[in-house]
Amino acid sequence: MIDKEILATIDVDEAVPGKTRDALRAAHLYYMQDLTMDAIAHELHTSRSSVSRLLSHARASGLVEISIHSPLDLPSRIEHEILERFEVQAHVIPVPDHASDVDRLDRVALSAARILGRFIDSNLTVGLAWGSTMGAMSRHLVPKATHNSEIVQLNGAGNLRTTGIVYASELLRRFGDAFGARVQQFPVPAFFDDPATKQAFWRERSTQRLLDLQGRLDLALFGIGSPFAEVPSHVYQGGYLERADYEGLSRDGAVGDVATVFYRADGSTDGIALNERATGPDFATLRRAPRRICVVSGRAKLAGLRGALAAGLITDLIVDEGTARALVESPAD
Amino acid sequence: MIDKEILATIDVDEAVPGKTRDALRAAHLYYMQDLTMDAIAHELHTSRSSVSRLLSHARASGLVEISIHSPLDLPSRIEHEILERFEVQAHVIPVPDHASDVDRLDRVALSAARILGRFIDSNLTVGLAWGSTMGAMSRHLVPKATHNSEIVQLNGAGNLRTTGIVYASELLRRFGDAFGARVQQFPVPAFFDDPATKQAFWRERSTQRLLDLQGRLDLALFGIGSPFAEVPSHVYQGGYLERADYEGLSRDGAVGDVATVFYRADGSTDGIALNERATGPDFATLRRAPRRICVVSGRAKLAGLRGALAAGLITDLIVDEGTARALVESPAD
DNA sequence: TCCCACTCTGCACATATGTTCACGCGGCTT
DNA sequence: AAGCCGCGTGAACATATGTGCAGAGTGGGA
Repeated sequence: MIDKEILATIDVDEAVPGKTRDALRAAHLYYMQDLTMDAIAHELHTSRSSVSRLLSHARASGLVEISIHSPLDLPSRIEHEILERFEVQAHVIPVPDHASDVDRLDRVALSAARILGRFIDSNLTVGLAWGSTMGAMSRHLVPKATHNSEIVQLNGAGNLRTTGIVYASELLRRFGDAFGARVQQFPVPAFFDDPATKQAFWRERSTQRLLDLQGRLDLALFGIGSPFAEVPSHVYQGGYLERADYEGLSRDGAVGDVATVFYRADGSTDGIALNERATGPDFATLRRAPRRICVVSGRAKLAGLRGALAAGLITDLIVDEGTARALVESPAD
Repeated sequence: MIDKEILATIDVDEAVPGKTRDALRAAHLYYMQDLTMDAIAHELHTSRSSVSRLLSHARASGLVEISIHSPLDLPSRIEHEILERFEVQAHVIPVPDHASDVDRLDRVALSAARILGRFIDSNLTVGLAWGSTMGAMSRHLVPKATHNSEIVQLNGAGNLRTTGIVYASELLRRFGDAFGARVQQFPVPAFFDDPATKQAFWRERSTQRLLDLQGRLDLALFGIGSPFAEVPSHVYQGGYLERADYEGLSRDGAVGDVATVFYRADGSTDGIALNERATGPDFATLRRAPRRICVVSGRAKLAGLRGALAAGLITDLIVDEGTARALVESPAD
């Protein structure tokens, strides 16, 4: 029995490289030598269909990397302006203005997932927020082999699974798989009902360990929550917050949240009652991460984005074109 | 009249970015967001055909870069073995064994041209040999913007233009255009008839200037000449060498040449008479370049390649699979 | 040992992409 | 002003690529 299992394991370990080798060779022939798939099929003694599939595999598994370089003398005006005004490196994703919010999110997430590979590397501790944006990204990650990296969940989440929102554990797993990283779950709700419970929980040693990791991030990755957006298709729908909570947020002047921590337009968080029950790291902690990537899509999140910029939470911004334009067209900082 | 010319120039300079911007956007949409060309055409308010052309342009002009990464745990056995035995970083190009020599050369040259971008950078002085291999490469270069680089011709060449061999000046120009580099021609024949003429020429100040540059290369790029190969479709066909020259080479034990300088199987060059009349740099000079890339295709060049390796001329080798295999299968160093 | 579940293959079809061609629009010359 | 390039366009066609499907092979479990 044990032998069988070992054999099976070996079998897989041997079989995969075989496929990978073929995929690699097919990729060379296709992308470097411009052969047609038909010709490659002939060289590999297989069918054209299989070559098509091999190439898909090669792309999906990161064997083939496609990158786009703007000529340095033509660096998108918008990205440049964002850098000037906010000291943030922007990646603007072209999306037509008439696209629906869902399309927009998907397209930004797809591009973001592909850009992400540039930031992830070995020996990194990566903090990951939980939300619809991260969920969408998780579906499109391009694998990249790293060693000794770790993905740390930044904020809690329930187990609901509404449209487009993925279990936190599933989300973590996808990121972990894609980068060969260990995964640190944070099994708490998004918001505690009672601040005292949170306090108590925070004193647990297992929680301490996680908080400690959160304090030593190399990279943080998060979206922006906008509680008052027209289409609040996120955490706020899941029944996490009640009418009274919204009213409280409104009264406190909150314009958005990062990993369940809310802030005002000027980036301040003090005195926002709900934060006492939130599970994400406070901003001082978050800002310790040297690189902090924010993915935003949709004008509805503009106010939230402005606040996060004011709070100095962001070092790299991935954003759709319309929102970027709106950001830059505002009167002043 | 002058005004018109200036206007025309400005016109071009303005027009090209417009196209480049579109190409860039199309590339984003296609390669990052996986839109179909049809959809892109719609977003760009143009026809699908034009999008197809824009994307071709984006690829050909280096806006889009496609690279292939072997998983680090699976680095082609052959490349690894070459690194072990010859201390040379190899790039093995897969080519089926039954391919004709012409195919093989083309495919190696195509791949080599695409790999070359990784080596070329700003502020480099690049030495370039002249021959059929370099000619084939010159047809497939992917542009890359650099500043303050310089391409220096390593060896002279006549003006003939046999099949597949390009004027030296044309070849230089293509490399120069592709990388935005200045070009230093070396207007001499491949071989002088009389060593004394060479000596005299070498004392000219203009020649001195060029030799000086050759002594300070950052990068050298060359193929291998094999005078006794079955298909000597190179310099040797152009009437540069006479029967007596071949006999002399044979007597002296030459197995190949790099930039018109001949060497024996052990890499030595001393006492090979023809070298007195050759125009390329001696090997001590060539070896001063910290990086020396050699492009080889075809088993016929195997002996020549071995000699060049023995002479320590090569730091990076781009070679077709069959030849690489033959190289490694030899009994010992 | 047999059978099920799984994966992989190649065929045939549906799409997507590349290329040819005829046309129309400036810009330049005469 | 007329006429002649040279370039860029989109329609139509020719190829190349992606995918659903049914069958073959394989390993694991009863």
